[in-house]
Amino acid sequence: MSTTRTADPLGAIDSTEMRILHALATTGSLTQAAATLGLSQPAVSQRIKRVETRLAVPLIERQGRGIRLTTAGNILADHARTVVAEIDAALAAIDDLRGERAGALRLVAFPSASATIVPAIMRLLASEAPEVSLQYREAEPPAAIGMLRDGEVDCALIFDYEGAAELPAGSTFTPLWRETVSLVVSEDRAAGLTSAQLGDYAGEHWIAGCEKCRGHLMAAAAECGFEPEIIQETDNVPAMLAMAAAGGAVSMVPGLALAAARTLPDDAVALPLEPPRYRTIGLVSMSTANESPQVRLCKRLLSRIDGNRWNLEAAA
Amino acid sequence: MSTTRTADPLGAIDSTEMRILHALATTGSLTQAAATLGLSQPAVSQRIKRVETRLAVPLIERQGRGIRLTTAGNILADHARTVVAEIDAALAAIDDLRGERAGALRLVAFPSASATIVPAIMRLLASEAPEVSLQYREAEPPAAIGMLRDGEVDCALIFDYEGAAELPAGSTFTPLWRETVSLVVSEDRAAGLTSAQLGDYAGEHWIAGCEKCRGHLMAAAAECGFEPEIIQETDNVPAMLAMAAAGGAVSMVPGLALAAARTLPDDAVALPLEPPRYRTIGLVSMSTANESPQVRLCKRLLSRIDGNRWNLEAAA
DNA sequence: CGTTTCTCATGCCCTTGGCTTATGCTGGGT
DNA sequence: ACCCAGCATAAGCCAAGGGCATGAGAAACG
Repeated sequence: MSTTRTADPLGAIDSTEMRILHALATTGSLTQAAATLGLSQPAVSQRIKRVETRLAVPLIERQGRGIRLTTAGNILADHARTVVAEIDAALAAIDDLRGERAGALRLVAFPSASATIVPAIMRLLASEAPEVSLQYREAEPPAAIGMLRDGEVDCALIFDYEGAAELPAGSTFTPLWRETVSLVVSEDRAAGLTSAQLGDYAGEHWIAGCEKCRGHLMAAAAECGFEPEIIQETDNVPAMLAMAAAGGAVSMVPGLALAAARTLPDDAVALPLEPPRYRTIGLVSMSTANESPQVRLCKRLLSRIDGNRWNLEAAA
Repeated sequence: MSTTRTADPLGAIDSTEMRILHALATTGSLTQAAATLGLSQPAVSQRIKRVETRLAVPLIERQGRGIRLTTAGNILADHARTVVAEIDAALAAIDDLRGERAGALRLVAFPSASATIVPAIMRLLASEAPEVSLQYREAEPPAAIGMLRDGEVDCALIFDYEGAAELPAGSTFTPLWRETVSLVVSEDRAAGLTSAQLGDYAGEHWIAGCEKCRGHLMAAAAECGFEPEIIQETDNVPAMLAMAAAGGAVSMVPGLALAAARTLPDDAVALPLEPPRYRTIGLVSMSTANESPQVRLCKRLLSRIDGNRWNLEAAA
């Protein structure tokens, strides 16, 4: 003996109506409930009436010059307490997120940032938004962008040589700093020079870094009319530097990687290129109408980092 | 450092939007969510967009040709699960109430109904709506109406002599049966008669029942031009009957009260009045636009009770 | 590598829900 | 018997919100 099921749960009852029921149960009066909710008394009156016809059940009865809830009204009001509380909890959670009082900043960055920029972010995060946790992962730019695309991180700190980065649709690149690339050679090869022209080392053996860096090296060499003989590929900057110091090969190393290594081996020298070559460091994030709190926070933190200590100059 | 608090929780987020969030988390697609909710895809799209601007937080991001929820979106979706469940539970509870599969029928009736009509209601309730419990209280009509007015019961079964019942505003009286009033006298006083005229007993001592019945007796006697000498007032029908049987006094007793007593004492006789006097039995309930499930149920049960066994005739 | 297909975004129009103000009505309090 | 508090009703207005048609981007397919 099933009664006519309420057709569409969507329109059956509304959170506003739940709030009204709750207010009615609390105040016991249409007028006061209306005042509580910032509505006019007729608004509440009509609203309840409509719910009553929708549910085909009376919710309030007049009692004296006031009203009281019927059994059905009390049932709804009971549930309304939970509903209202849950919605408010949700709003509070969102508010906390937006106010950077909760949540996690999921960040991916490239290796040489791990020892420089990322620790700086951590420090700032601890003071600026101590209740936001940092979930950090390290990856080279292409993989980092993939993680961003797949929603595994909120933003990706990448580097890029000549605007060659392939960004996924719907993402935004925010340039942060520009750094110069140096040539690291053994002391004797430097011969007291304070800068280097790439072509001078055309005949040397080369050590290449990650894939992007290798690509940059190849492109740079091609511009100078030679094809470098790459004898080693490694992400390991200290190893690269040690090899260069040993004189077995030369390497093209961005400033940040040098900074990450803290000190050069005694017998190695970093020579700025002449003409200089630049690497851009920036943040990639998904572009949404309202910037997500995490991205906003990340950008704010980054904007407060002074890149000078790693010889980074602010980007345009 | 509190961010701009969301102004009005009322308009901040809506149960429909919670449903949408939930559907999005479940299906992972605007199109499927829309289908689930019986909406068009643009409707869902726009709605989410509006919530995003209201909360100033992105909730979804495009991923490939689909979408995914952001952190904020997931937070809301989590809470949405609870909200949706609670609202559906509320609707189900209302539906059960309306479908008479839950709740309680709070009834008050007058004493002589307690042994007659009310047990019949109980039996019918057990077969018709076994999941509805009966909360029964006994009270004379005036008190019963007070309880109804105060919302302590859903409906009140009362009797009434001459439409003299004072109903509270907003209540409805539904007449059910009409019964005759008899004079109970000792066998020797009856002298073999099969009916009685009130005036014949003007000089007797009288026993009056409850206040309403006493009022009726006074009114009836006044019509016959005498004022009865009332020596006893009691609600206790067997006692009244026993006293009448003993010959100490006569009593005016409605049929239902006689039926409630099951049998008359051997030496007492019940004489129908000539001309007959009637008492009406009916149900009082609060009048609401949609009749409450409890009242509806009660009326349905009462309509299925055959009053003949207590010499009740159906009311107009 | 183009083409198809799936999915989401946008613009337009229309409906109606829902709020406000003004006013009537009823029950209590004095 | 009066007045006041509280709810109901009426009229009117605005915009939220939905559908349809269409555009645009990304994946899948040949």
